[in-house]
Amino acid sequence: MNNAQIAAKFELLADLLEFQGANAFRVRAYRNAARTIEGLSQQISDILEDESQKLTDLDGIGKDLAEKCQVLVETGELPQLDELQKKIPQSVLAMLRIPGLGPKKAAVIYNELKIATLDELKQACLDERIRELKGFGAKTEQTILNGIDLAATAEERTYWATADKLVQRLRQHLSEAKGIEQLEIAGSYRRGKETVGDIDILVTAKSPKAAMDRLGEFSELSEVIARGDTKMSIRLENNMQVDLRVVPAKSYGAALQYFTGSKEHNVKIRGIAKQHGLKINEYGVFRIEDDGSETYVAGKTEEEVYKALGLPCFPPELRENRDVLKLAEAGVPKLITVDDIVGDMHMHTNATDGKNTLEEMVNAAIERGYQYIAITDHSKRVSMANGLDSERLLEQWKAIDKLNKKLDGQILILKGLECDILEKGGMDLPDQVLEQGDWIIASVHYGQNQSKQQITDRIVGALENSNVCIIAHPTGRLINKREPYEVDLETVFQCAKENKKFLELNANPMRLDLNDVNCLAAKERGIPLGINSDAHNIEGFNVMQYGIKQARRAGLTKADVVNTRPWKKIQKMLGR
DNA sequence: GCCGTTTTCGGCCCGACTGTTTTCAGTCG
Repeated sequence: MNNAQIAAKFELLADLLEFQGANAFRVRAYRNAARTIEGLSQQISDILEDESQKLTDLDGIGKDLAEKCQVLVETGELPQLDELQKKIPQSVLAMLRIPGLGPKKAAVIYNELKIATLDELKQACLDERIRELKGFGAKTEQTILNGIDLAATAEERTYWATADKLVQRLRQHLSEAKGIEQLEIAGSYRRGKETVGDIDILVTAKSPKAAMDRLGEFSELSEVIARGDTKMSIRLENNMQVDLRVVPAKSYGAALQYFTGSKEHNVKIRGIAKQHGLKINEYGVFRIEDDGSETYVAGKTEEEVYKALGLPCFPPELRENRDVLKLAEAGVPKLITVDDIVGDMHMHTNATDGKNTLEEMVNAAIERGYQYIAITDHSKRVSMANGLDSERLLEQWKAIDKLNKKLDGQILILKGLECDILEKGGMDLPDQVLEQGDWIIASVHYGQNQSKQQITDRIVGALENSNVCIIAHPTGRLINKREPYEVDLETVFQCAKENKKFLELNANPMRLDLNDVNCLAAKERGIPLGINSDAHNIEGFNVMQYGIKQARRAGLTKADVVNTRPWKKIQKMLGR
């Protein structure tokens, strides 16, 4: 059992305990442990075998959880978890994903009305039966109803980052199969969508049987749904479906093109083929002869498939619902890559809710070869994160000055802050303090339920503040968890443009905010975007790749992004 | 359930908002 699987078991246990009304700190202990385990660079099973190491030395792992890890590694099961799962149908956990519905209220609904699925819950809301329950009312009922669809899609879609880790394990596993010649993952995973439904694997193989046998041996498999001569479908323990298709070499490119999609992209491609007297499907590109017969024209590679249609081979990230002819005419842009990024300008330290010290973050950034980073801890309004007041902030900035001197140009540390935009408008810390910093980020964390006008006014106010450089996660959405707040982005774009300010593409795989469509809109309006990790520990730097993926889907190039430039250039852009 | 320790148990991130109820529990960030 690998670390991701162990972490998933602990997360599930935490969910179930929470639903049962267990001690909140106990629940948190499981979640903390899950997070620790997921971030480990070493496998738990290896640590167990290594005499010189102890699991209890890990952050948040005590005697009890160390034992549970051992049981999981040895048996693949956890008796306590099995017990709980027998008592509580897993479907009720979906209720916890509805914003505004926590463990206590969900338990009341389950116990009083015997409701265990989202469908039943929806019906109960429509029948106005929820408002009858003690502690509930019409408004709560409406809140639940509004959140059900979000919770329902969350059940079906996995974060790209999570899918990516799974894909890497699958690739590793299949690389040991005999007889696989070519292998690629198609579908929304390949297009880099924010969330992925299922995994489509495409292979050419000397022996399809050997390839399928190998897939059937995957350690995370829970059942084989179907298996034929060319296609096999399995379900994994995490409920995700994986399809394996074996195609002949002369159709590999066509199949890859076809199964990568998107559906809309393929519809357009088929139309273009038709105009050329061609037909395209998953087997290849065919010319329709006068007598109605079909001649194979291309299909071995994607490049030759697109070429046969007179088109450039679009990067998968650009195959959403776009005007392909216009894109081809303008020339496919040279999309940004992770190597173009020279600095990270949004991160936290243990002064607030980060895990690592200032020095640790800086060293990790040096190791990554960044030219500069901005330390941007929370301001005091974010009390749960131990946000900084003026005094503590100025102290931190002093420490940064000192560290910069000591490092002597190895890296530049910018004095930053993620300053809250207050509910009533205005910044959380006074201008006399903010003006002493290098890089002030402004964020909305509270009052997300305000009206469109209120929220837009708050953000516009921040953009008009001369100390503010950039707005972080401008719509506040959390994928699968929370809808974006109401904000008039067009007004925000206008205001950012007029004040020469930037907007953020937050690389956290749960945020990726701005989304691809809004990133493109910002690009078209000439507003530079900062792609930042929002790291809360040194591992957090790694999420930059997800932000880049999203940027590529928006068609962004190096020139569209702030932190591909040296700090001096950025200062100039800000008019400083 | 973890952690640190006055080595046996109390604190753990805590303040504000919302919708309920009529003084507060639940939820969120």
